[in-house]
Amino acid sequence: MLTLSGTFAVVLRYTQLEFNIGVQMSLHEGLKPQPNCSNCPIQHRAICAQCEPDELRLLEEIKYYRSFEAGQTVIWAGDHMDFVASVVTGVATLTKTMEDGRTQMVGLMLPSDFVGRPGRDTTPYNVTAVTDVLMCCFRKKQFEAMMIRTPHIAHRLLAMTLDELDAAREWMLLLGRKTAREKIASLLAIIARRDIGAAAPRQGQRIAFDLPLTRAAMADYLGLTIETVSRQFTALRGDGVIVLNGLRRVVVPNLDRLLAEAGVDDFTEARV
Amino acid sequence: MLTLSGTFAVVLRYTQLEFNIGVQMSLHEGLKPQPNCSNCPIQHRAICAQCEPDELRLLEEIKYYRSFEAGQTVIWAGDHMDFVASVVTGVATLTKTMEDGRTQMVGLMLPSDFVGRPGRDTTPYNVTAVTDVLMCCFRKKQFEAMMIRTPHIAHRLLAMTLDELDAAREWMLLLGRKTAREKIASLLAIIARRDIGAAAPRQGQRIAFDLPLTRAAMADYLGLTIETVSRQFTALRGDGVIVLNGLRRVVVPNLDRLLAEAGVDDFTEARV
DNA sequence: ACGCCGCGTTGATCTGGATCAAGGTCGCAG
DNA sequence: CTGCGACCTTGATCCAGATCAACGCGGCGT
Repeated sequence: MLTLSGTFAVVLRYTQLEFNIGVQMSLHEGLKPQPNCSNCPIQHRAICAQCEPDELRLLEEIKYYRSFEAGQTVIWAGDHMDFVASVVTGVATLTKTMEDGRTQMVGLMLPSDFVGRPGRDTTPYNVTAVTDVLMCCFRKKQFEAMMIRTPHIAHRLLAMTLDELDAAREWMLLLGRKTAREKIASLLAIIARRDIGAAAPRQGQRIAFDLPLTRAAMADYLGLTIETVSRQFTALRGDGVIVLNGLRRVVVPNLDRLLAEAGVDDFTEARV
Repeated sequence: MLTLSGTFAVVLRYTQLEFNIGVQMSLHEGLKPQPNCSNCPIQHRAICAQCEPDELRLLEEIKYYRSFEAGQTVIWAGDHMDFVASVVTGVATLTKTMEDGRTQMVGLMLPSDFVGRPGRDTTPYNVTAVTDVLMCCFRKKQFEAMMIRTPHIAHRLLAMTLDELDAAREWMLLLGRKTAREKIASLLAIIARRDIGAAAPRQGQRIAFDLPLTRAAMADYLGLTIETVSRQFTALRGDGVIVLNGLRRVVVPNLDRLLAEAGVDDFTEARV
């Protein structure tokens, strides 16, 4: 089935829905098939998190799923975008590219993050699936109408946008003022923080996680070249700040050490 | 009167209001004294822009003005912030600072921009007045209550926050991937765009404006040192891209040339 | 008038990260 | 098995921008 889905975006018909979601969930989360919101993995953090049951039913009626394969472009900068969506599973990126090809990642979208902008019909950045991605989509028109009627959605979107703005500003400090080593350490701290989730970090905590990004994607995130990313990984490994199992598996023996290397004094800063 | 206001924040009493606003307005905008919203210079772009007359009356009741002198800190990162505010006149900055003193500007607040975040009681960045600044303030509690009752405010805040997020992402491309020369040219384009306002730029347009920032502030904006900023100004002047009259006055003989130097293909990108 | 201070410029030198150039490893198709 | 392509690492060299240092200018307080 996965091989059948081809290279291009596949809008799932309802008849395909349960099966496809089953596939996606087992790939990414090991969850059961579920075309309804009540057992959605992101229901408590997504745009719909604060909706009342009746609001949720309205949303459920107009939602549809789309899946994207790793590497696939969801939408190009400047293109018409007639939907908004929540990332359900997988990782997507927002990137900006200059005419000569220099590119900068400007958003890393993880499960529950919201893609798209009500009130505008073109995107100013490329949206790309980094891993296989499942998105919960709403036609923009319908979503905008919902927003006016259900203040909980507008309110939640405001809170999420403000959080993203704070994260973007933290990211600006990283891009403008941090060294390559601090950038890598900061990125690892951000990913580590996501893996810990809400759990309060303990002194000298040990953490392990898989990198969802290639070296090239990390370079685009951090405003570096892949060579520099690679060298800094080697250096951090040599200094015992991290242990690498294969290319993607990272073990952080001492979180405090990593945070010190990142030039971060407050772990809660490290939001994606 | 100005000299009487001292080094610290002055909360204007209503009796002082008319006179102080008169002073501020004449300094920055040459407008008449005006303690009411109906002839406020930012009424069409600020947080209150979409309010109905009755909503505006409610806002007017709870608003108060504060003025800050150039160089004065409005609030420090981490401090308790019990108000939100619109910049009425002047320029303020948001900056982040690392322990060792490296600092990065993360926001440039111009008239009509909104400072503060409903639903959070500490700021993650320093807010500083760059010029003399007049702010239209609301107690956070009261403002949050208003937001729930008057959807126009929440709606406007969402739109403004989304715009700021887009601007932050444009800024991230600048910080991560642009050369020093492109950074300076981009900054000039941003300021030029603000001065043009809504007017559509014409081919090869000539533009002149005053820089609201010192070399140091520009360096913090762009992730550079002051020496590099200075050298790039000299270089752009030498190449005829700009003409400098004194330190602050900039003339751009050909806007298209400047935009080309900025590595910007779409002038509308250049939002602050 | 004087000296000081904030701000900006310019020159000399250094260096972190980019660039250019090989290779290495792994998975997969033929 | 072999070859190929995607991804990563490592080395050599270069250079844009940082750093260190000196100086110019104008406003302001004494």
